[in-house]
Amino acid sequence: MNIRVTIFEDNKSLRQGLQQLINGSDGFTCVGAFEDCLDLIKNIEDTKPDVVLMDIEMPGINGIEAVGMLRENYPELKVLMQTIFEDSEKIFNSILAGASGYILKNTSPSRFLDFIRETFEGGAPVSPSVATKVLKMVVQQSPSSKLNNFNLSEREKEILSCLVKGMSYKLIANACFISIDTVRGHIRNIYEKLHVHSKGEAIATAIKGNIV
Amino acid sequence: MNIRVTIFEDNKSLRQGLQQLINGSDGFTCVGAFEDCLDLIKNIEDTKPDVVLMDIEMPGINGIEAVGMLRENYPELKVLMQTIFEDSEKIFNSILAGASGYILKNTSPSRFLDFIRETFEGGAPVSPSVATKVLKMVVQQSPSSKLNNFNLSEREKEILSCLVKGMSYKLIANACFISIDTVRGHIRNIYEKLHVHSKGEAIATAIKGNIV
DNA sequence: GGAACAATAGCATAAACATGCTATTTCCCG
DNA sequence: CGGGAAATAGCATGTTTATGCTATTGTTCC
Repeated sequence: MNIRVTIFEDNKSLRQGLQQLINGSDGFTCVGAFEDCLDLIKNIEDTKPDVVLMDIEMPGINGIEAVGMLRENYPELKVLMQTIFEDSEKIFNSILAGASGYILKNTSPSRFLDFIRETFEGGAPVSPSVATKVLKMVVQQSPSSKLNNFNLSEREKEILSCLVKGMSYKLIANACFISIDTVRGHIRNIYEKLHVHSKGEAIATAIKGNIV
Repeated sequence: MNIRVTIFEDNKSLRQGLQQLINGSDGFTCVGAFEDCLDLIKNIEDTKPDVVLMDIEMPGINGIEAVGMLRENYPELKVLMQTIFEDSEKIFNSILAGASGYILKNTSPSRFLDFIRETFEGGAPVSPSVATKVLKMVVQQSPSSKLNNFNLSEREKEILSCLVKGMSYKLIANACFISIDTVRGHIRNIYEKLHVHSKGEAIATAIKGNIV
């Protein structure tokens, strides 16, 4: 059974080239090739593809908007984004919009078919240079940016976690087997180290600073 | 000029197989193959590789610890992680530790050499099935995961943001040009919608649920 | 052996908060 | 036009929190 591919690509020669490549390869059929996404849903209904090959830079509805629309209507449909730019923002937005993979247009034909197959099989083909940017995003967004230690002692971190869970002084005292006045004492010190003056601020600082 | 590759892999036959594959291919030289990372730094000093191929599962020092050590001492060195598992946590930790790429051991020999070359060229080869997990991480960590609306009205969200900033009722009343009793009223409703009973819980829920 | 600090504990008081109830205005929907 | 939701406002009361001060014990470090 061939993998059914529908192409959205505004550049005519590229579009025809891709179509020929796909149709000329065992295991693949190009069931549609369109120059814009104006009739996106209708085109998909008509061609019923397994994998959509979506150019990002297109007049009218761009590829990122299009993948969002597809994701809403066909949650399971695979969409492989294709672009000439390694633009972090576009990559990021494509991923958020629900793209299955993201490859560059300078990909060789044989790798290209591999990518389509991998997309069909549920993988997420990502060009290595694109992956570099994606990995950086992960690192940046990750909690490992926890250079904020605030010099809290172990006990203080424990108390702070309790605060974050929404516990009252009384509950914390019970949970930690100490008196409520000791809880007060610890929280006093925590406030000083965190430079805050209320439970709310402490919790916000704790969560945002990844202390807990 | 050949790409110099050093291998760390505890499985003897796999290690020798990789070594043969690399040495038998144009453009590549395996300058070292070790079964553990006990002499990691010395091994690197001795072999001066362009790309390190690092197994994740190893006795003694594991691959993730090793890549962290390499990253500290040789920030520019490329390290390609190799594993049999598609374990999200391992992938994530490897990326954070500074791995250049992450591929599975079931990779075909020809793709394998491509991956090493791409790593050398500064790309980040990631196996498609691994990339699927990485992309999910990006989506999850991104602020757009705010599917948790809790049905808060605009005004309520506004008040909640103030709470998260650590403001008191009095301050909020001033900032929003309403009376403190109205603030109370809103917060009352917010608590109900969020199913919480204190400022602290509300703040924690708000931040963790990406409401603000 | 003493300084420094973490953890423990207590007391007092003012401020902030949680929650009970009620009430008016505005705006949108059927 | 009536019903309902949202925003506004008020009041009362009990609970929780913030912060002032002090003090004991056990560790660690020089």
